Amino acid sequence: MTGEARPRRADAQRNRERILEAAEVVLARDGMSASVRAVAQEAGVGLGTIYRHFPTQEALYHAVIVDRTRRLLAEADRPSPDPGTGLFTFLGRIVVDAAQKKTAADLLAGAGADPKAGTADVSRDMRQAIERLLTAAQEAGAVRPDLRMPELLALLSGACLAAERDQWSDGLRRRALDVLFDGMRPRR
Amino acid sequence: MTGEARPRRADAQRNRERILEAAEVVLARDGMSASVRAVAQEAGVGLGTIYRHFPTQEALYHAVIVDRTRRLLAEADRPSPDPGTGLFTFLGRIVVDAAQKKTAADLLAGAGADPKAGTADVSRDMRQAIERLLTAAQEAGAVRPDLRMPELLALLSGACLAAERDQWSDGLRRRALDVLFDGMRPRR
DNA sequence: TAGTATCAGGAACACCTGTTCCGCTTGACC
DNA sequence: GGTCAAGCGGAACAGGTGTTCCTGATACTA
Repeated sequence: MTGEARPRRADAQRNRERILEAAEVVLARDGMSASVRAVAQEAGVGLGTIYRHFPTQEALYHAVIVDRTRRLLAEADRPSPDPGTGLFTFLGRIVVDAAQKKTAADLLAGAGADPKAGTADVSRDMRQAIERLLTAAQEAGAVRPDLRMPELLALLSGACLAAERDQWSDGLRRRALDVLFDGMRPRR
Repeated sequence: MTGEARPRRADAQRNRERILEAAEVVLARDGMSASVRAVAQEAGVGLGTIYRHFPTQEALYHAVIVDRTRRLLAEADRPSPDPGTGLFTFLGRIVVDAAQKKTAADLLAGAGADPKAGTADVSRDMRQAIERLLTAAQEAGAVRPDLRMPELLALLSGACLAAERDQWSDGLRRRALDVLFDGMRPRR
């Protein structure tokens, strides 16, 4: 849509990055209800500075989420021994991310993305990546063929929400996902 | 702890019930972030009236949750064809409740209850009811023997949170829980 | 019916939030 | 070094929240 923005002053560019880093820290601590003031303090910056770089709180937080999601999406294409573990490894990785930073769950919300959200693009990319892995795993016979995206996303975002809220330990996550993924495998 | 309170004036008792009913409606609509003012308006009552009956917002909402949970717990003892469906029917009932009213998920939070919460009692009762059904189902061979309470509660509260946030349809809930419960069954 | 403790209503208070605005500072260019 | 748009900080604003408090109404009792 918009081409490359005009070059910014050096200090402005530096501040923009500091704000994004601070927002990531604060979001991981306080979740999506984190306040703009908390971000400003963490970044050591005034409120006006934040609003110079991001028109609104939502825009700032969306920018952070988009950043994180792009990093996560890069892992979807990593080679794996077989399509089954490819899918389950990636799903597990998403839940880990949700527990650490408290932003992942919102990407999977609902059947379709809300049109107004600034995360629609990465949200779609994320769903497409999952769908690709799901199809491959099903074709390999590693996942039951009647499992569709809606229920997969529903269960996945549930796991993300719970892991985020209750801060699942590594062991708990392993045991819970073991059960969940087992339900996704074909009946024998 | 406290014995029966002294008798209240008739209008006061009536108002207390109206407030509880209104709070249940508002909580189902707005979730745990509902405002006291919204409850007052729904009940057709002043703010002071609410604070006369409940010392704090948290106390009021806890009272509502305790009410709902007691009703839910009554269903745990309903007879069922076999221990397996007994467990799964009750778990499904909890998720339905979470989607309708937006309060159920908090009951299952964390491994143990927070000591300060006013819902500690029903929260414990709920966990005990689930544990009883789980043990019975495992003894009947309907549920894998290595499934423990922490991961069951973790997965259940995840389903509640997602059903609550994304308003799962009946069909989606059926398909999602079908997968989840299948993972809880013994490997064949 | 009169008296009184109980109760209701809602303005007021204190605090938090996102956002705007404006005087001051500073980096970039000639 | 001088100029000035770009950028910065934070007070101020508007709106929301939970809670308190005080005036006036009301249900019970004698």
